[in-house]
Amino acid sequence: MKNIEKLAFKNFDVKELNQYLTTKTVPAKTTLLYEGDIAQNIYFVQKGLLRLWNNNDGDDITFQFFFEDQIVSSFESMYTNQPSSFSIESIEETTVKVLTREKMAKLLNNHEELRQLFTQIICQRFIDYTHYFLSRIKENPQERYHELIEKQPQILKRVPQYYIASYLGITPVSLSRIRNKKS
Amino acid sequence: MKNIEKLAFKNFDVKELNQYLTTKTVPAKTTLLYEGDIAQNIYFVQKGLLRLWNNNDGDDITFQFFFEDQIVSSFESMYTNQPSSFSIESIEETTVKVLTREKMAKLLNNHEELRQLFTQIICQRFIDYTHYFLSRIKENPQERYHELIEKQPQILKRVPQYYIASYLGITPVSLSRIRNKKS
DNA sequence: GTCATAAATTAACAATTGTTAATGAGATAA
DNA sequence: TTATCTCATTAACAATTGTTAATTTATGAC
Repeated sequence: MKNIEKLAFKNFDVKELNQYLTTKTVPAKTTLLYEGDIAQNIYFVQKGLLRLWNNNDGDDITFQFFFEDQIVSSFESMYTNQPSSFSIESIEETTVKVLTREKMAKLLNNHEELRQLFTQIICQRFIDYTHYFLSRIKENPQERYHELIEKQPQILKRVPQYYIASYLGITPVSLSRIRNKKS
Repeated sequence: MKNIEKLAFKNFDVKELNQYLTTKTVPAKTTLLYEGDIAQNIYFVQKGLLRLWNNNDGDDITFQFFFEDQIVSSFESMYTNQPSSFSIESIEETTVKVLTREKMAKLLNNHEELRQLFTQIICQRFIDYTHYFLSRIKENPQERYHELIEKQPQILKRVPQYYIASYLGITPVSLSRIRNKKS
């Protein structure tokens, strides 16, 4: 996802882009998009940490964490104009640049290469999710935890354990058992 | 998915489309796309039944069944030119119309509305998968089985039970237990 | 530093599903 | 018809994870 954002800026006049962006800082545990709402913004994380999650009868299912330099939105909601299946929420105090739906529409109208980029981002998101879901189905919680340690150690450092448990699809109790199991 | 295909044909000269399509009939249990290969074709199911599946250490994970009038491909593989995470295989003897990558490229080049359609199909596929995965995570096998009976009874009629089990993410033994549980 | 709150750990127990293996039922070919 | 093969069912047992609740540890406010 990072590469795509770089691509976005590379082919693009930064000054023009900045005209379209506003900056917003929110404290921890602030919701930027509520599940069920139609996404109105795309966010570029400048500083802080967000998570994308779905409410399952009061239990969280966390799908993704977003750190500095990542692009965040419910792209499918943005694209289809349908209610989002996910909420977006800050974990730490977070500063984002905001691109509204309307301004994005303008940008896309004027720039064929951005239209392609937008499609590409959605496709990439699709592929990321497919891999996430496949991993969730194919590997057991212990394997997924160890994979997380290897591949995304920054998550372990900055994300509370109960969110990590919800990302792994298990309860905090179960995660604690895995962590303290000597193998 | 059906609606999208109708849309495809609606805005489109059927005779022109037919120039691009060839017809192919394969017996049951024939693989049209192998996991790991790069998708070269899009298939339009005329008659029969296909499934999209992923190999998990010898165990099948079935993601989707495709009946008459549905469009089948590994769109993400097609789009990204990367190896497919899924195989496509016939369950019954199946007749498909085939659109090759090259011919599709031609079509897309000449028709802006088809480019949009292609993007739309990929996005719709994305959204379908998201719902499938969410259901798989949020509901237990029994709930998913009863949902299948309600929403897609045609699957129960034409698909062997062990594929249904693999679609529900459980073993055939477990599915049999669910089926015969009096509740 | 102390207190209050939130998060993580641990233990006991329940529930669900997987595994293995034996049996039964249905389809197909000789 | 019989033999064979595949698929579905059933049972016994194992393994994993969830649930609840008590306890410990960590964090943040004052």
